[in-house]
Amino acid sequence: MSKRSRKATSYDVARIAGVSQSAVSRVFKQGASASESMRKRVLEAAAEVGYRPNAIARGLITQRSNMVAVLISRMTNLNYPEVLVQLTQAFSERGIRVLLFTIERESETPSVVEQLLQYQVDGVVTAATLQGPQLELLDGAGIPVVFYNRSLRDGRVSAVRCDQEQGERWLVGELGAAGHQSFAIISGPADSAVSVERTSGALRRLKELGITNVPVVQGDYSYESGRHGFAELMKMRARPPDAVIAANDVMAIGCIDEAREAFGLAVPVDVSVVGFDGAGPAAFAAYRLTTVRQPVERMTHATVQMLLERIEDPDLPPEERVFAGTGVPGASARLPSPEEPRTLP
Amino acid sequence: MSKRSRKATSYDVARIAGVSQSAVSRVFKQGASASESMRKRVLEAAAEVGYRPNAIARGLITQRSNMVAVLISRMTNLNYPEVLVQLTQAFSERGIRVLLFTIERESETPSVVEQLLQYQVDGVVTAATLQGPQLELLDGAGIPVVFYNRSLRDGRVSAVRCDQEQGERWLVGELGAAGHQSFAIISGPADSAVSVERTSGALRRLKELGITNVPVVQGDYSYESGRHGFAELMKMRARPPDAVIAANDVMAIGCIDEAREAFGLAVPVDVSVVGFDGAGPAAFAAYRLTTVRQPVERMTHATVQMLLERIEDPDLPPEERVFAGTGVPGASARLPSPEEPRTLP
DNA sequence: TTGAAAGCGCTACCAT
DNA sequence: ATGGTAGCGCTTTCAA
Repeated sequence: MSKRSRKATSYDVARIAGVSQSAVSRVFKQGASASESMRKRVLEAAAEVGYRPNAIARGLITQRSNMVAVLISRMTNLNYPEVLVQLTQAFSERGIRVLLFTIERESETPSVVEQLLQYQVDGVVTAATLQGPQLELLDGAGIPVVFYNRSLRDGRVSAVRCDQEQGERWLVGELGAAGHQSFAIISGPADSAVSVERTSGALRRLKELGITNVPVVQGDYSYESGRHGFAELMKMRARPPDAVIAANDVMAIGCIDEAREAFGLAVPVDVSVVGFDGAGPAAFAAYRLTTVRQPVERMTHATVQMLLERIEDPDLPPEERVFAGTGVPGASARLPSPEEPRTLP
Repeated sequence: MSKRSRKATSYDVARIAGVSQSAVSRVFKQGASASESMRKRVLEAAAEVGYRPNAIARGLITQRSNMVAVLISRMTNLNYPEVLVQLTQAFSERGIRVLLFTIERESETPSVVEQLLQYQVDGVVTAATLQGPQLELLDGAGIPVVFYNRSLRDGRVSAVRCDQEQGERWLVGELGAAGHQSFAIISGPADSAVSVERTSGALRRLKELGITNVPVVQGDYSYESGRHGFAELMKMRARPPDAVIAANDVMAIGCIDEAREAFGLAVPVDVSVVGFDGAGPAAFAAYRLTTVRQPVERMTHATVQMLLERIEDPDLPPEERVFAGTGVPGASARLPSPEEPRTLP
């Protein structure tokens, strides 16, 4: 008894229930008009043949796929599955499915956008960089886009992000107040918007404190690049810097390991190290990172809400929601006031 | 000049190019017959109006959505980003899109399956547990399923997995050879297939070595549960066990931290700790876990290939591909022979 | 409340 | 090689 038979359609159900096909459609729609008796017969017939509405066909006629695209790039300092899982769940609760796209090389972007356009997604969340032409394509198609943790200079597109600059300002401020004099930075990839903001935020605050001439070595968000970065810094100077500012937690951890293992330095006694993100490994006892935690849950919820609003009403103007991070004193840096984690002002 | 106008269809293109609609369709199909001159005119017209084939409509007629569902549960000890990103990329290279579903509570499973059925996915990869009824639903719909790192006892469904038992056998074997006498286990969640295999694999090997009466405390794959697990173990015995076997790396790390911080024990001098997974944090210098690395890349590629084969030919019998892990000696356990990582026999 | 009929945008088959 | 035509499975008027 092969079940390989074609899937049951609304016509099959209609025939069995002895009603019209449109009646079946109505029964499976939210607030449609259908008598109790008919609804019952239809549902029975449907159960009998294992009928289930075809979302693809529905999308064709309603012009709504109920799918959104989520774009991530590996270089995205995706602070973990967290973001992806939470986005997916939040969308799922609102009856929206997530189509996942990864962008490995910048050159793939156009084809990815092409793909999601072909799949008629209702909206896009991107944690990867999108260039002008691609944005215009989406805009032209009337597909709302929300940037996650990145924003366009001209604010012409909606975005949800953590205030990277503010976070770095807090870190640098605390380090400065604790008397650190010489600083160094391990940045993320040059094409990472997040890294650029963090790095420049730190540099700006340092400048305000009268500290310039801060060496910056580039990493790629990986543990190894954190280790390598610190080694590089040690080649540049006779003595280690008082403080190293890493563009994310994983590199901060690599940096600490290199300082300890390769150079026999104690953290934070000989050198302070700070990171950014505040998830997972930051709390490992061997590191207890001084860092800034992103409010991931609030951010993902805002993202979903913002996108859904714009799917409902495409004329809503772009909006940018910036979330403050939480300063985590940790124990990888000498700070003036060891306190509880606190929301940044 | 509002671009909010409806999207261009193949009819629009046909009109402009002065050809039939079916001609347009053919031009956008792989190996279809079309003269150079026509192809050129059509492509020009298409570019002019920004035409792009509607994948949804195509799916409706071809009965192929070119989408597969990927199911993950948060409790899945997925070496997450890795697996998900690699799966997505591998599918993407084959022209397949990934629809992502998360299963948080077991009770959500039926509705998730219902969803992916409605979306007419061509196949399913699941890293979450699927119960019998759901499997039958998928089977009845002719949708192939590949399990990732879990398998059904009766082998009636395709699966790709790492040989958890073999990995644990290696770990236990090495620990035994190095003279460890008393053991303890920190398992994962009871409903995690991976944890069950790892735990029972370790226990079996221990039994072979004549070691029974091994305390098992349950964790949830998290760092905190690793710490808590070790504390629990210390409550049960006067002395720490010679070796603790954690069901994953993150718990092993928590375990090490607790041993060091709360009990002043040295690892691996006072207590050996081993994990499983071999990704990311396992290599942090503060831990250098003795663990087993899963060949994630080979596994994800096998998964994609196996699923695609079954989408092409639904009559292919279920197949199970089991990959050997790589033993990573690390430095969190006293081993008889400190060597390079090596593929397990 | 219910049914008939007209598409949504595409592919596939059949003639030409 | 090209065009006409018939659907894929559904929602949505519009009458009855």
